[in-house]
Amino acid sequence: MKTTGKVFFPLEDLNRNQQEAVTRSEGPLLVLAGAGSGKTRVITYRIAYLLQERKVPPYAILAVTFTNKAAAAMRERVIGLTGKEGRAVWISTFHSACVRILRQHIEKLGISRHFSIFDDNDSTRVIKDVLAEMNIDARVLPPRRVSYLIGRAKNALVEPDHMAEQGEVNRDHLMDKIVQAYRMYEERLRNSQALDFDDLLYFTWRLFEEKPEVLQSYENLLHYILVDEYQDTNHAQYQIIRQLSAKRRNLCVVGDDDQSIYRWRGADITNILDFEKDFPEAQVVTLGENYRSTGNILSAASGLISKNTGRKEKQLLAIRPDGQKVSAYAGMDEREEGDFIAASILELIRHENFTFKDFSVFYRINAQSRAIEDTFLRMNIPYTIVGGVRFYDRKEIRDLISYLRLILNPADWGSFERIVNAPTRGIGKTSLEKIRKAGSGSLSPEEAIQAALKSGTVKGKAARGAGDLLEALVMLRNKLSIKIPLDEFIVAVLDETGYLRALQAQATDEARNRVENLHEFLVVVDDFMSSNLTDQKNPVELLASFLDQISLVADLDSLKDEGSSVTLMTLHTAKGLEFPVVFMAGMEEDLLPHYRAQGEPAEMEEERRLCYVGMTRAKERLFLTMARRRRLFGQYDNTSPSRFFTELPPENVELHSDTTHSIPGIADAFSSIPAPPGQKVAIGDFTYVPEPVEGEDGLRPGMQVRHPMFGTGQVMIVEGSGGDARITVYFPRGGKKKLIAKYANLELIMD
DNA sequence: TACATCCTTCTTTTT
DNA sequence: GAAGGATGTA
Repeated sequence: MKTTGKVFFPLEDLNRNQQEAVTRSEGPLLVLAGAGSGKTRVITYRIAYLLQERKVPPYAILAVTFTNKAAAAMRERVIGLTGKEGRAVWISTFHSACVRILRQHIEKLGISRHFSIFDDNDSTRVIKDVLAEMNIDARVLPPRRVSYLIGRAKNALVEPDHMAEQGEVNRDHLMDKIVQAYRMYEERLRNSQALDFDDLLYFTWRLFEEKPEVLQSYENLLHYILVDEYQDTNHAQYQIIRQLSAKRRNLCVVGDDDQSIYRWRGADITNILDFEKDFPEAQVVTLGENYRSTGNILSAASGLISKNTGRKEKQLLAIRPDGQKVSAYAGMDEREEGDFIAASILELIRHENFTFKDFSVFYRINAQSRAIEDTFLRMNIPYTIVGGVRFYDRKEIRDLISYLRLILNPADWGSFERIVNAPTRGIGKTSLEKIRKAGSGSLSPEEAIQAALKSGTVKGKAARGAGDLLEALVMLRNKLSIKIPLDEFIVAVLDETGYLRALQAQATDEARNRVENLHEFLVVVDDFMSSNLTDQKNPVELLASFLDQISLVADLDSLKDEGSSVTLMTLHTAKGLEFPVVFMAGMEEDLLPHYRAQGEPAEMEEERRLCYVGMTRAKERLFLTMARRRRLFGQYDNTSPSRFFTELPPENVELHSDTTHSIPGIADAFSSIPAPPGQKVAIGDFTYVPEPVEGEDGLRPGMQVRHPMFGTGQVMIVEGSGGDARITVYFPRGGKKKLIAKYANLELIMD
């Protein structure tokens, strides 16, 4: 691709509307990009177009997304289109962009530029603390609720003093308490020189509000702003975008109101619905052609979403042929549901040209993954879970991160309280309370320790432990002031604090596992070092940006394209992705839609959008599955089919032939009544074996065998090989049996 | 103060 | 059916 002549730019790759979205570079532009309409392509082409055709310098462009993965993908594609020029474009998540701005300017607001970033876990801890201090019973006012309300206020840019004016809180008889908790929470954060996630947005907005010269410097720099997933922006994000684009007004927002699924986190769907009101001169381009899904899948999804009222009326046009109908399946319980999903995957791999990485299973809540995992483990189906218990949430990782944060930000009480007795130093609840008192709410933790030691309130074992900790921290800060590689430094932290030694001394499986996780953390460090020009920054800055990076990772960011395995994730995580085959598990009332949405029309619409997002991820095949009873909280409850089943256009959906139960509103495509459960070997009810068992007469999953006592059956699992192999066989007359090959006396039935 | 054991609550969804 | 908190014991 060379820049000669006029028409070098590959506009011919795009349809007419896409071209318009790419080339209308000046003024506000709303791109309504339906599911699968080539949104990412439009955004990347638009950036490339600005650079190459409009000769916009790369540093004058800011593109914001919601996840690091989306940002990375965008950057990669822009670089692919434009070469190294694209590298200098500022492509980032909202939160990372704000951190970058704040690290540079926040001292103007009187907050240290080495501020810690508190994640939800840290914030909740502080809130619990505050509520305890206020003598409020957690049952009267649960910390989670307070945390939710504070977050909501911050997202709406509402300070404690004005919180009472917010409708919902106003009606709450505990309002005074909530407002007071908000104030105290803020006080604690400021005291710790810490910002929570919502603060990152809030303080950026405030910075721009209160320091116009800072805003101006960004306005002068950023001539073109692009926002992806605009339907999920909250009020704070919206205001920041407004501030930045007010002067140049070259703001392009891309999104789809039907895919707004973060209302609970403050996302304000009116941002996208009212864009034309906010920017009266805005142009609107609609991308209405779906290139991703087959006709049946798209029609089914469109039929569902048309039941929503608060949306822009639109119809997506299927470019692809009809394909197969959407399959609905109902099993007896979540185990049968999992078996069906596994069997279907193996079946599709055998008969059609799919591989494991073509499949994804979506569910509403993380707890659903266990049942599916169980089946996959049993059937040897390789899988990757995105999300769930996060690596960075493990105790040992959090402890280590707390040490690192405390080293950078000595005021960080949150981190201090986490590690003060990890490893155990004889500083229990009582001693910690004394140290806190000594700090009297204004000293740093280390100053407080010194005060407590001096006054003799802390003595004996606790005093020695506290002294050791002080010494280790001072020593580590010294180390960091000389030029030390980051990984070496982190090893030094584990060593000087005695953390690693204490774990090793425990010599339990759990402790060994924790040590292993710490090693894995060092791999993350190494990755970071090799992806950054390490020697350009001093160790302090490097550690700081490393911590920034890992505190802002999303679950989705861990998803790699490499390897071949089925992907398991929540519906929320699935936004923005696509897979040839999609299973949506747990299509039941109170799960999807979730029970918290019952009786809340706005929430119910969001559940419907969530279902829509899931369905529109599928390219070739879509399976909607449910279980008639499901174990939640360890006990079985009967379920009823999701209302969304009845909202699907009947002509695009059919009941799967393997279903063991019927679903109201879903037509049975097969006249025969399915065999009662337990009477038949489910289709594909065998297991995947990565390496076929060697040997001519080796038993393999799927083979028919005869047993002297149980009769004929089908081999499901083969573990090991030769005579010692342990095999699991399903006998219609005897059920599942585990046998040792050489004793079982099995006769192979050739077909 | 540390550790074990019991109990309770909890499950949406996440930058 | 786990994780965090409360309670009990050394």
